Amino acid sequence: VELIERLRQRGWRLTAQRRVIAEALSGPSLHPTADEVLGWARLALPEISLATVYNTLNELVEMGELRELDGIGRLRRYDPNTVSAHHHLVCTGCDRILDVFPPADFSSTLPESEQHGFSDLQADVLFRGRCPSCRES
Amino acid sequence: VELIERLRQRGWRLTAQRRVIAEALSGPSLHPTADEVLGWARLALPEISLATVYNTLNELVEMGELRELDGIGRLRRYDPNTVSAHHHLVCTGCDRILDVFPPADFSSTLPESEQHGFSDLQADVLFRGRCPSCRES
DNA sequence: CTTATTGCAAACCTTTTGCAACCTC
DNA sequence: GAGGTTGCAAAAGGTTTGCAATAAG
Repeated sequence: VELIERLRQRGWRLTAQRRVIAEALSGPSLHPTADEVLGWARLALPEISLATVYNTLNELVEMGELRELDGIGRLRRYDPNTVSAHHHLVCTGCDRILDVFPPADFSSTLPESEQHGFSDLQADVLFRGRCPSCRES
Repeated sequence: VELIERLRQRGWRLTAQRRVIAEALSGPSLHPTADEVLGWARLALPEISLATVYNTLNELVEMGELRELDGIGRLRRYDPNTVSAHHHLVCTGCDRILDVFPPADFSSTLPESEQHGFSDLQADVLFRGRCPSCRES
């Protein structure tokens, strides 16, 4: 797919394992754990190991092709969408994760007086709330 | 101190360990790891164990007297300030953490069209940037 | 006294790592 | 063929838990 194209152009050695992992990450709005990636990858390549999944995910993070998400449940999750700026909305009941696209750049909402001289400000926002189906039960 | 007062009023059994942990959490703008809490607690009570620190921190979190902070480095941190609404500014160079107090409630900045029917919205914001001393080096 | 809490050690989980075999280029 | 990559298994953290001993109310 598209991610794989970019990786090849970076001179990545393309193995079956890496292709399968990249494909597992290519769905829309995914935020999988390493274990979930392993599960999906195994559908296509049963011999793949968890160590390879971790190694590959870490390489993708270092390349900037994948974003680590912490603070949602206690497992680390990975966000393959590094293209469009977005934040996350998490249900406190069922841990469902949705991408949300705020109208403005959050990093500019921090007043100068609260910036403490920091530069290159970025903002990660985690919205928490109760989703419609969890509100019923 | 103040936290201990609240805990006593909740009918908490007040042991030396719990008092020492509560005191360790009573500084201004702290965001310690469990291990740091253990270190400070040991200054006053050398026999205290890490298991007790974890047990106590978890109880405080359940009571709502302590907030878990994930996503800053890879260790879980705890924020004793549950009183005044604030967010965090983290240096990407040295992991220093500062409290910041935005002017508005962030949870209201998510447009209705992006709320996906969620209710009781809350927002945790993590600002990342480069602090003045890290910019020099 | 009764019951909750502690400390120890072991168990647990997720993530990382060493290394021989293997595969891509 | 050379060197990066994989899988296995073990190690490495950080956090949780079972249980007997202890201490608070």
